[in-house]
Amino acid sequence: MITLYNTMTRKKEVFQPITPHIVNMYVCGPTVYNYIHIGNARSIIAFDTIRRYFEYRGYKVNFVSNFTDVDDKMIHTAKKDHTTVPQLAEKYIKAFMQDSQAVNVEPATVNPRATENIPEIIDFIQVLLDKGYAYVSEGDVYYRTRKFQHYGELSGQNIDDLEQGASEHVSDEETARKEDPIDFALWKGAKGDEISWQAPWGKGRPGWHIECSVMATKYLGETIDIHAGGEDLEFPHHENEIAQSEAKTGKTFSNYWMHNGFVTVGDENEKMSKSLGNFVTVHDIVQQMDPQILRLFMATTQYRRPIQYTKANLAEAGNNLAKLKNAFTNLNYRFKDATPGTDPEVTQQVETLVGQFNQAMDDDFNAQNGIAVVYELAKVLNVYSERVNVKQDTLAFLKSKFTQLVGIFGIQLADDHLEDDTIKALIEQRNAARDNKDFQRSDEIRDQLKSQGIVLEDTPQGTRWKRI
RNA sequence: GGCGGUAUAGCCAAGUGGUAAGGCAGAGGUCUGCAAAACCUUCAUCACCGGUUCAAAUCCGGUUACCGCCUCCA
Repeated sequence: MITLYNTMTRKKEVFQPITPHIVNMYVCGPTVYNYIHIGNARSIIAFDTIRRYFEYRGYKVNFVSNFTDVDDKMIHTAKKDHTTVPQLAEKYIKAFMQDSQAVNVEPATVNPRATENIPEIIDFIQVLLDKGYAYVSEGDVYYRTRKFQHYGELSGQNIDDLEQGASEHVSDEETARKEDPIDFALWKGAKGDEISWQAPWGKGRPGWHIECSVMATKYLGETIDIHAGGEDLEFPHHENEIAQSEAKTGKTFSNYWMHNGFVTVGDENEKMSKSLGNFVTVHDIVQQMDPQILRLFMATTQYRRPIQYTKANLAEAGNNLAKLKNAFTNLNYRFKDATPGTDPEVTQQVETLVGQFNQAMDDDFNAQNGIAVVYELAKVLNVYSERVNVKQDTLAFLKSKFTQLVGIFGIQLADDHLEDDTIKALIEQRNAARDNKDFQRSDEIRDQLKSQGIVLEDTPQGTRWKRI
């Protein structure tokens, strides 16, 4: 039984899907005018981990995540870069896919784009106009926010308490076109020759919030199980999505709302964001380090908590990743001399740990407790790997469970086939030297290999080597 | 101003009434020719003040500090 924290009720609730064994979830994706940064990656990784856990627990997950490929920033950036909006979108969608792959994010079931759903968006807005929830003003279409009774329920906001312009991002000309400052754009009329589509009320493009309402309901139905995104989307984005969708369908838009915490940076623990300019892109970071370090770092913090992005914290994740890898390698080296059969007490030990893992993750995806169990399991692997006699079935069982659990956090442990004749020959030379107590020569060989990034380990089962 | 979040060891971080998980770093030890890896041992009374209780990091009241949202943002 999985429980999760529902932002709507501000409580942990037992997850009950609309259809048994199926999870329909929608995660708000990026506006593709730049490379994604670590903060975006956090959201992607958090919900990928959650998705993997659902799958591990036997659910089929329909995972929809959009690309916002037209909006003010897209238009502005395209102009600045002397390119077109579609070309800009193409470039960064491609980059998004590469970056996602680098941190081992499962592809979404569907990645719909705003520009590929314009007719649906127009139809959706038309319904809101027909129902009196929207109005046309100088080529724009706005949502009549006060008409929607439940506005503010998700974020706990009262319309009259909102301080207008507190975010310093409202434009005066736009406000002048609204009946009420709290109204938001469903459609923005085209200015000059900018990219636009023909709608019954004029040429223009969709507002930001409408696309998510349209695509979520189109691909997942009028009521979905989980709607997710960064906590900065809670207000107004998700609030507006609810207003639009529920005004249209008269049904609950999403049963559960999940929001991930931010990545913070610097001594001030300031939120990493594109507008503050304090971001590090995934595109850059994966060149500098093993992307799995970033993945482990993000995936093993509880998704609602903030993550402090520092070198030291990343280094710690690196050490932890090495620990997981070592345990896996140590285990793999024993298959050669294993004998048939099984050690039931080890199997039992593993089953107990798996039970603990499930219990931890069932509790609102408490990855921190989950990974603690995985470290316990790593210890079991290490201890077993040092036994004089090991059994084939137990090795295989340990390997499979370990792989499965780290896999939920998106960590893939390579089953390195370390076969290299040159290295093998050097190891033999070194062991010959050691037998002759010629330690100067043996250390020389070890140092030589080390300078090539190859580390030797002497064990009762012989000398092992690995790349670092 | 409104709404929300956070404060636990050098660092990261679990823990919603019963006497502080786990990890990193550090220290000591086992193993090793020496290493490496691994294993073992060791390392905190929980921002502050007051209250409730046999018992509080955990509940209540107050204080302080930091962070986020209030129609750009994951």
